[in-house]
Amino acid sequence: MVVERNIDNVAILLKLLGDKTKLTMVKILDSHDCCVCEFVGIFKISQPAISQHLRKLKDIGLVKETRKRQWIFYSLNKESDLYPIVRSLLLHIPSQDDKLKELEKEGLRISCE
Amino acid sequence: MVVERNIDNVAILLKLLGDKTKLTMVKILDSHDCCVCEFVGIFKISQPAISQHLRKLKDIGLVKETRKRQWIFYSLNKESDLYPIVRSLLLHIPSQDDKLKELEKEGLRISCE
DNA sequence: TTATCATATAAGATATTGCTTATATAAGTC
DNA sequence: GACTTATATAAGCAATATCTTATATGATAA
Repeated sequence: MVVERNIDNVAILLKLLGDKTKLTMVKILDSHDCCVCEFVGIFKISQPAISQHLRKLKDIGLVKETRKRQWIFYSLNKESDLYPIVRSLLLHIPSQDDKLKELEKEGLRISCE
Repeated sequence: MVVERNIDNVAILLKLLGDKTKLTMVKILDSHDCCVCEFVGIFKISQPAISQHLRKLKDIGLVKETRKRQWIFYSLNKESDLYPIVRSLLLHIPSQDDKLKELEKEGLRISCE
């Protein structure tokens, strides 16, 4: 689904980002690609809940997925018409890298080369 | 209520702006103060619905009200910690001034000096 | 091929949101 | 003071969002 930047679609975008989990995901994805199981390690919700959040972000074209071996990595879709809005939004949000650091400490970070 | 700019509060802000009516209101307020009855003229919902939208925007400190004679005018609160985010967001949204023009045509615009 | 790991989908419970109607409050007008 | 206009609040309903558990799919490993 390709989304253009009229006010209706911006409202749809903001409604999604108005969820703390999705907003944090997007902030993290802005600096690092992540796979589903990493998000499961970060957020205190079930794996299906994580998948459902990611699906909604994918449905509006904001994220895309790439399979690498057994993992599916999610990344921001920089081609999206919504991407510029998201970028300017994220500038106002403090880094969430501590959550990735924490994950790394627990040995749950997946690096896949 | 004063709201600071941690990720939780940004999520709360975006959840509110993720509603088309509130987002349009805020876009309009960014260029013109408006009273409740003008919004009633613009949106196809009841007066209490309008009041409820405005109350939520007021609760997070994003708008403020000023009584002028029998009307209560709403305006963006530029002192809010959230205001810079909102400004940068609104840059990505097309002007909604046509709605005010329409209102004026119907003789429903309130100018109060 | 069977077991395991990573992810997605389905179904159902619960919470939240935005609307409506009814009513209250507050200011302006006669 | 009574009536009208502008706005707010309350209560209830319908739609939506997010979570959970159960299950399906798809890739890897033995």
